[in-house]
Amino acid sequence: MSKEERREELLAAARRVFAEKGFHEAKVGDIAASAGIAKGTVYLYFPDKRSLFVEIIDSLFLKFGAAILRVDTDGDVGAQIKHNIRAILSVLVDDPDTMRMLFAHAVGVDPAFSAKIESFYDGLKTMLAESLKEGQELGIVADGDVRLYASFSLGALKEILMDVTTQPDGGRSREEIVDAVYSMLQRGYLRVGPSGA
Amino acid sequence: MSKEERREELLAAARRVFAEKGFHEAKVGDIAASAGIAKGTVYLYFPDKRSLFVEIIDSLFLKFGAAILRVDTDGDVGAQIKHNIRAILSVLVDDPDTMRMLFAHAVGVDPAFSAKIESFYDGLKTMLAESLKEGQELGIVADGDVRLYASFSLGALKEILMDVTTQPDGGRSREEIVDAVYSMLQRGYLRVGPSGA
Amino acid sequence: MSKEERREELLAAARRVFAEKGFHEAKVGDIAASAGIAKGTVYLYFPDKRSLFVEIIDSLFLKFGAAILRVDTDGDVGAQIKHNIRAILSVLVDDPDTMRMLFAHAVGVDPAFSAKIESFYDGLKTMLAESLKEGQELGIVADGDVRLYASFSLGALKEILMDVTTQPDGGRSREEIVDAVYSMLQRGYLRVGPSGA
Amino acid sequence: MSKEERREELLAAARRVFAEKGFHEAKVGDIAASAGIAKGTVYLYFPDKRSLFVEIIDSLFLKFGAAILRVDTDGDVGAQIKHNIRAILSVLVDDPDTMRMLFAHAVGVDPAFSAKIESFYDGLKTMLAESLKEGQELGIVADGDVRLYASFSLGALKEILMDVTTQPDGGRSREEIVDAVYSMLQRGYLRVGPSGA
DNA sequence: TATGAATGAGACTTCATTCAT
DNA sequence: TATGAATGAAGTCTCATTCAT
Repeated sequence: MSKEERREELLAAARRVFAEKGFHEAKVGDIAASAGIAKGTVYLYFPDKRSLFVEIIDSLFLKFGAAILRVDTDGDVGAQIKHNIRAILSVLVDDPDTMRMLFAHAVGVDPAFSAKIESFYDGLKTMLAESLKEGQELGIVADGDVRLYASFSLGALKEILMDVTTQPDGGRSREEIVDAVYSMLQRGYLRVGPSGA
Repeated sequence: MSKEERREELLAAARRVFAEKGFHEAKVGDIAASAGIAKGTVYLYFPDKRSLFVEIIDSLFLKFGAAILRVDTDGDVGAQIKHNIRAILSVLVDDPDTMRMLFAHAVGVDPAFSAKIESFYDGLKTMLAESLKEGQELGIVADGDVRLYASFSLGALKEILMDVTTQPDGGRSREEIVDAVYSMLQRGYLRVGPSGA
Repeated sequence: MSKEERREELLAAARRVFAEKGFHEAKVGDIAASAGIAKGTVYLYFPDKRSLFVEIIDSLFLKFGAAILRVDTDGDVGAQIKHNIRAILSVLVDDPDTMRMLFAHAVGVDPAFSAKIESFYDGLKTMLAESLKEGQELGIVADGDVRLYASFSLGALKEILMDVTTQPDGGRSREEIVDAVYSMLQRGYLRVGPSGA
Repeated sequence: MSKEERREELLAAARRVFAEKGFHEAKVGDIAASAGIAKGTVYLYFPDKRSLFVEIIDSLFLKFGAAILRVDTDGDVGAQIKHNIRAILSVLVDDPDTMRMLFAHAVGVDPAFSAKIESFYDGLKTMLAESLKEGQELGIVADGDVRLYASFSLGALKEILMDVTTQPDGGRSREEIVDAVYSMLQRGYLRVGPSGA
């Protein structure tokens, strides 16, 4: 096995163990065992336990960055939004362990670490909010607090993704999910009257 | 200070410290110091550190249970839904430390613990999905996967609540939030055409 | 046993173990065992192993500083020099473990540490050289490189002290040693002709 | 490079690294890197790290043995003593790394090792003491404890040598040092009265 | 009941040494 | 012979929990 392969194997093992146990309960020995190597060998590839964790999260961030396209309002906006929803789903379906790590265990590792992840989400939210702002000017997004819309969308997506990864083949096809999410953003699902407002 | 008061004081201190540092970084000594007592004294009120954490989460669950009313479709459904959104917000605004604990640090403590929290969310989702199912039969909820709608709603709510607790007086009034959430459930926010479907 | 006593007991144990094994071979567990306490208890009194070492050395430095008197050339210089030789001997005879630590094991612990000790000796040497310089001006010290004289004296003293501590009651009375050292500084011991110069 | 050359190269590298870092801080990898070979290769030439250290010290001992001449009292004693002082200086000036190793880091490696070095110094001291004893009988060494004289001389020499190696070209010529040491042994440097005795 | 000193299991990490290539 | 990846024993330090006062 080449050095690079062993490194990848180790990252994969770390993903599995972190996903299952969280950062603190995952012992370096567990990761080594899961990769089929000795404890000390881990330190030939990574300087410490934390750096394994960081690298996994970072590479997911990169994948997201590459997968999500900026919406061009001259084209078919709906199709582009659907594309992005689909892209995010794909990244996660390819890598459910990392997904679980990120959603279930990433926060609370240590203050600096939480800050890193929170700033990632903040960045996402800001980006999304800006897009929505543009959308409002173009009349394709409803009036209202775009920041709130962004939180709303991000939270919804996170939760659904958690579902997807927990039950990897839970019956719902990927396209069904994309459609449902899109439709919800577009029309909500409550069919009751305004009730005040 | 009576035994019961001291116990409450201790729980409050634990909430503060857990919210700030997460379970693992919160040391028993920190909690004791924050409560103004000696470390050993903690063990006169709680058998171990974990039980402090569990009791805090449990009591939040109870509060939620008490605050959320089952929707009666004979009455004004929209108003009742808004009431529930408002109720959830209130519980959290009253107790932002616990909220942060739950959202930011609760998962990943240990497998058994994660399971407990996940089952709570699952319970919530199931309840919500059932309500939505009824709603579909009554024609007040759009067709589609109710489980997905439930995840969607729960995730959105979690994220927004996180925002609210992070910036307790971030300019948005509680009623504005309630209205925005309700409106989103009702009409979405995208004002673009169907795009496929 | 009071907290302060326990601390002293721990320092004494550390002195014993460091003197016997040197810094690296002395395990924290050895020191704890020698003090009759558990390993973890050490860390209630000292932040780490190194700080134990440092404190022992530092306190010896202080003792030296207090014991050695500046020579006043108006008085009986010889008596004062003898007093200082005697004072140094006394400090070490009182605390032979520290002495062994300092001479046998102190250097090489780590770069920063070696530097500290070397600077101590340097300080001593400089002080001594300055005194000797004054002495030359007063005609009570032979012409020549005072820095060399200082090294000479310090080295000789170190070696003799090592002897003394290794064989605590090796037959030589303290006063005999004082006299011998003094006489050597005063007259050398070779009774052969100049041989060149 | 022949086997023997590589072995020498390795010893030289070890000297450099040991001198700089001391035994414990010198990692086998550092030595290998300094010799420009792989870590595993070290073990083809030496059974373990300690044996490298031991061999370096041993070979210095041999050099000393070869360089120092037994004093023949029929000849010019002063000249012979000067010759020996000069010889010792030369060995060290030729090999300052080993010198630093010996004085600064050698002791404290482990009990067995310290014992070895101490016994070397003991041997030196005994040899020197015997010579001085003879000298007393011949009237060329002052009365008094010859063992003490030996310690005195050895310690002084060590300290001065340390100085010399620390500041390789610190301004003092080798011959100046030889003269100064000799003169100190012969006449001391204090020019004050007996003060007791 | 309250204290806080003491405990000791267990984690991470280092590095001399081994061994397959 | 040379390599350098792999090993695993062992060390330092942390901290939840216990216990004598």
